[in-house]
Amino acid sequence: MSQPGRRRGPSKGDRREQAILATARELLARKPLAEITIDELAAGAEISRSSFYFYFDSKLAVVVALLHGLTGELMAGSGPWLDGTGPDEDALRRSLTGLAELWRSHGRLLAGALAAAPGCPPIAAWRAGLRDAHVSRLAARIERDRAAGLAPGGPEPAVLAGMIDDLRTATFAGPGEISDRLVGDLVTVELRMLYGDRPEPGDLPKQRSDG
Amino acid sequence: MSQPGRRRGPSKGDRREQAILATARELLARKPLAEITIDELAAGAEISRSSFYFYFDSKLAVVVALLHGLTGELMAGSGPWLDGTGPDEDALRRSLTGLAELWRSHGRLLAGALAAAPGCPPIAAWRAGLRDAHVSRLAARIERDRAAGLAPGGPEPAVLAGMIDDLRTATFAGPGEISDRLVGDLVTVELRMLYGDRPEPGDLPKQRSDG
DNA sequence: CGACTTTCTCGACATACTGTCGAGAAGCCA
DNA sequence: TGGCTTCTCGACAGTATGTCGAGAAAGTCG
Repeated sequence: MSQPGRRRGPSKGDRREQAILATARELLARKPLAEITIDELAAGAEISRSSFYFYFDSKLAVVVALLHGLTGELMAGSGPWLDGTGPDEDALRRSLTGLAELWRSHGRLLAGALAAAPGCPPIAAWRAGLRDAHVSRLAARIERDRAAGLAPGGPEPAVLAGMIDDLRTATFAGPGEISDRLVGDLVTVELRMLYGDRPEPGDLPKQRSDG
Repeated sequence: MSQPGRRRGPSKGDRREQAILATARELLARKPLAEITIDELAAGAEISRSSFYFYFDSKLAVVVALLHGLTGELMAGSGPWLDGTGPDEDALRRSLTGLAELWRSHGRLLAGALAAAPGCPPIAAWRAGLRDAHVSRLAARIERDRAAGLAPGGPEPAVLAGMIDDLRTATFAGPGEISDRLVGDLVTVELRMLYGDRPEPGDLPKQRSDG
């Protein structure tokens, strides 16, 4: 569509295209997206810089291609949690563990994409689509749980779901290791956001009557 | 320090410097940081592009200056909440309302700074300092509340505090209005993160002590 | 094979923005 | 007037992006 020139067919050019993508993945393992230039991408694929433009419109177009390759993986593993009901801690943990794994391997790509999104409509659209998909399924789950009396009321389901998605992204995109411990903490916190309601004031253990 | 050339003294040059900062504020009200060039900044202050460099080392140096002017405001208003104890909803709401106001007026600056931080040590340092200040105070508060039996256990206080800070930032930096409703939702969610535990712990024997 | 089309390549070029340098103007004070 | 600091800007160099058109390579069909 947006790539002019290329036609269908497995050919030499296809290998070049793959080489560019492979080079991008390779470089992203070593340094942030912003520090990668088209020269490097072209050099890695053993073509000239101008030839690069035959395959991709820009550096960001390469990112979009890599991102689309990740979409499936980003969705995977969360089904049991998103389609379930109630505070199913194990399902949530499994979902988050898979997501954490993905961030561990592709953190630079995802972080770079997130940073570039505001100025790059295709990336913004990809991100929005992914977020919406997650938010709408999670919001539906919240509604179900609330209707069943399993979860307390609160923010609009879609808003709460959005906050959870944002928290995940911020946590995984942050600096520092993505430890199993951190994933466990995220499980705890998300469950509180969804199910935890403050006990009634009278139920609070009153150590002090200060208020 | 990092600005060579300028010396102390209120002078014509100082007015230029202010004009550059004013122009930056003005432009940021209209478009994102990434779309602002040094040419525009210089033109707004009625000097040539080269003259700009007499006052600031780069566009990001201007951002840093604007940011430092905001530091106080970013801290202000959260004292009662951070230094208090227990689920003081009103104090939290007041703190968040102030923060929301700031994001409403300076959203582009803050969002731009956040996006530029990974590649700009001074901005990263500013952000880290601000975050640490908030996190350490909030973590201390969490410890106090836990010790007093007012809050349930969970993640390390500093981790939980970090998540709360991240959630705020993500929520305010996101697209869309920062409505009072949204602020209210954030109050609800933060309180749950801190104080909300699932009401009936024994009701859900999902977790085995299997190890 | 040879003519023809599609796929692919690259050098040359145009553009945008950043940052440096040094000559010198402008402002200030004695 | 001279002498100092502050300030200004044109000219230059560097780095990156993206375009264009000539033409080489590869595939196809007579």
